[in-house]
Amino acid sequence: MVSTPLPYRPHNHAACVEQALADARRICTDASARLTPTRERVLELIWQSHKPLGAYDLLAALTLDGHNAAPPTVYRALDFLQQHGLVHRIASLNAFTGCTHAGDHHTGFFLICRQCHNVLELASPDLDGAVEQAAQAQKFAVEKSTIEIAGLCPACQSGTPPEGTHCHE
Amino acid sequence: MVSTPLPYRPHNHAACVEQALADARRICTDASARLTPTRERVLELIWQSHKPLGAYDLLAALTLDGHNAAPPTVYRALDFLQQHGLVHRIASLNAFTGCTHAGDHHTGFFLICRQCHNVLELASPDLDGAVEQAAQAQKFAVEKSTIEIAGLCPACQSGTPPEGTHCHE
DNA sequence: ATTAGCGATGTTATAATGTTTCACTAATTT
DNA sequence: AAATTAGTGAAACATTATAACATCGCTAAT
Repeated sequence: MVSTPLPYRPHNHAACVEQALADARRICTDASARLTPTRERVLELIWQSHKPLGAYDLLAALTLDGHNAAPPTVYRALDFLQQHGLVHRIASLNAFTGCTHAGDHHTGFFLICRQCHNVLELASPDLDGAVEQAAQAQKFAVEKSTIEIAGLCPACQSGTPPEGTHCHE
Repeated sequence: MVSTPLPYRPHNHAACVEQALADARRICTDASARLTPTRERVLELIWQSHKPLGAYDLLAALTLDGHNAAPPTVYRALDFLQQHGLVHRIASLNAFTGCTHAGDHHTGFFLICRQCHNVLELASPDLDGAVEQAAQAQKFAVEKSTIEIAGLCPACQSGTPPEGTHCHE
């Protein structure tokens, strides 16, 4: 079983961002964590882009907002959002993406198109199991998994850049 | 099936480095690629450390050699070594480690101890299969996999830091 | 109400990592 | 030997991330 292929389908992105923010508010309330304006704005910016954003992209966006932000502002917000499972860091890109399974326990993994830079987060119990099994064979205690698969998404394989299939180029 | 648990066992590390270099020379010869002194030295430095080394660690080591090196020297050598499957980049650490399956076709994955920083490279057909299957379900063409598992190695779980079980702290 | 405590933020500076560019040299091919 | 190509040296620069310390604002307990 695998999650829904979000970025490859046209959809009402504004609604999907709003849904993500609503989920985040609920998750933070439940955890007695404070989703402050800066944190919420960073999460919103990340969700508005289907492509992973770098910390300095976020910083620039905050500056456009009129927010007089410095790097620590962004990194602190990102730390918070990561700790609460609301965003993932894509290590191979030095960039951040909204978690499409926020709230679930999961080890996300990512299909990253090297051409259009869209990222699809999947969750696969089979994959989790294979990782856990291989680790156990070494008596290794898994804490955190980073699984990043680079390649070509369906649209880019067919030569058609995925124009119009999502909200942001 | 899973590869041998290299860093967790005592062994003659000088010999294991020499073996890696010999393999590398053969692989490069077969590929008509030039394992120049700088490249070979970088590979040797990486192998001498069982822990992943950063580019600037390597740069410092080259400088100690008397080599008047700048960052591009190191990055170029690392690019070459990666292209020929002799080293892997661990994206979550911004560091590089010797490939223990050089020459094989494989998608390596890594167990990274957050305490002692040892890294164990494994190869698991089951895991490869699960990745490929999940990707195919999305019609995604996999080119490169980065699978990095952070946690605690057996020695660090037991409270015993892995002293003496390998050559380098 | 006052204030101690604490989480969050602002601010400045700096560290760590990675790239571009261009000039030059060594090796390989023709 | 000349032409071509791969590799290197060197300086500058770009990007990503953190350290350190001051301040603000809320809460909660006296």
